[in-house]
Amino acid sequence: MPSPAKANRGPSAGPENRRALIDAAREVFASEGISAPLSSVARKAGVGQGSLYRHFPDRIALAAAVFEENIGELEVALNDQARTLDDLLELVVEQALVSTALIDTITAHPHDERVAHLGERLRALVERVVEREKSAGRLGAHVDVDDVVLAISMMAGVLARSEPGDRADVGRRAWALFHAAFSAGS
Amino acid sequence: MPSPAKANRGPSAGPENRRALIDAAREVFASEGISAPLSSVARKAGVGQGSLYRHFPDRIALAAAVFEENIGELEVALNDQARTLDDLLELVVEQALVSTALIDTITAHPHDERVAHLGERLRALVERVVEREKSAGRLGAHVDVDDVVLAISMMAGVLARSEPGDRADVGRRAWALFHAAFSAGS
DNA sequence: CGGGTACCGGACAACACTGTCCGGTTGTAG
DNA sequence: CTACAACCGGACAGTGTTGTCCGGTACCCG
Repeated sequence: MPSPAKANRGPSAGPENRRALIDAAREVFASEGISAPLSSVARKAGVGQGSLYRHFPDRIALAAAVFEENIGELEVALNDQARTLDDLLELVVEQALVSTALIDTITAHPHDERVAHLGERLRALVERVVEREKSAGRLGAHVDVDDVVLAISMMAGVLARSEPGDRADVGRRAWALFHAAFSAGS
Repeated sequence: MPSPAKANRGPSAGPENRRALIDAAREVFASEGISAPLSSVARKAGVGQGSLYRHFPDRIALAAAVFEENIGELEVALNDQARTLDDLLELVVEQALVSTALIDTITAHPHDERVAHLGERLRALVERVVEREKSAGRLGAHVDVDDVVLAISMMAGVLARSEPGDRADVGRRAWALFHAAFSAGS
């Protein structure tokens, strides 16, 4: 008896495993970073290694699925006209590790289609918010979207490297710095 | 004949191996980051694994030695009264991976004496430059040293994650951002 | 009710890195 | 010249991760 096996649902299994894997990956990546062992993702999902690799051939595939969802939620949240740049930053701070992971993955595999378009979506998202802030007069017309993206990237990075307890403080400090930069003459 | 062995110099060997290891580590860490396999450091140094671990019981010990030298050079370079904050930043850009490694190591092992005092030296160094810039009127009196350190940390991080070809560009952009921040009202 | 199919889970082989251990070599001292 | 001691290099065992492979199981269809 090599293994008893406990729950196979046959061909009609559907995408349940996929969902469980993505949910588990979101948690694991958010708490341990993008380099966390995939085996621990499978374990947390209550799924075998085989299923993990069947659904997601490699780490990037899994990460892309996670990012896809994250960005989707970000887009929904920021479609609300009342959301400001500060809200965006707040979301980034919350998801520091995942944000950094996304940026890292994009820069590490700039030619991988699965991930490249996510970068564009992210940029478009930032652009929308920036435009809104400009219209509202809360941001000078001289501010460049790419600078904001860079600022977010730097912030996410430093937050990811901070001790969790310091995150809030470091985030506030960094954001104040950028706030000053974006308010300045140029 | 398990191994021919080629060059043992006996008890009078002296610190040559240590030097070779540090030099190799500087190169390897600078090009592959702090997580590079120690075995490749030994190989590059032309030294056995045994010698590596005899001189440096663990990765931190080796890294600390490397940082020690790096900071020493930084101190020498910046003692020159003519050096500005821009010079400091330029040095950081050049040593992006090592700078990030230092910061990462300090935050990852804040209680390890071998590394903690390096953080203080670094901060003192920045403080000296900042004071000088303030006296020269090139920096507003309101600028906080810790903000500058944070800026350096963020810059080093984003540079480390950039593709080598983009480093110069990203560095310039980031520095412009911080420059604006430090010139701004607060 | 029996066969087929699609999918599942976990064992496992391959691989990479760390840190230890030991036989070997060289310089020195008697 | 011989004995000793310090130090060296690399083999190796231990450990953790990736990605594959295969026997097993549940659902569907005839």
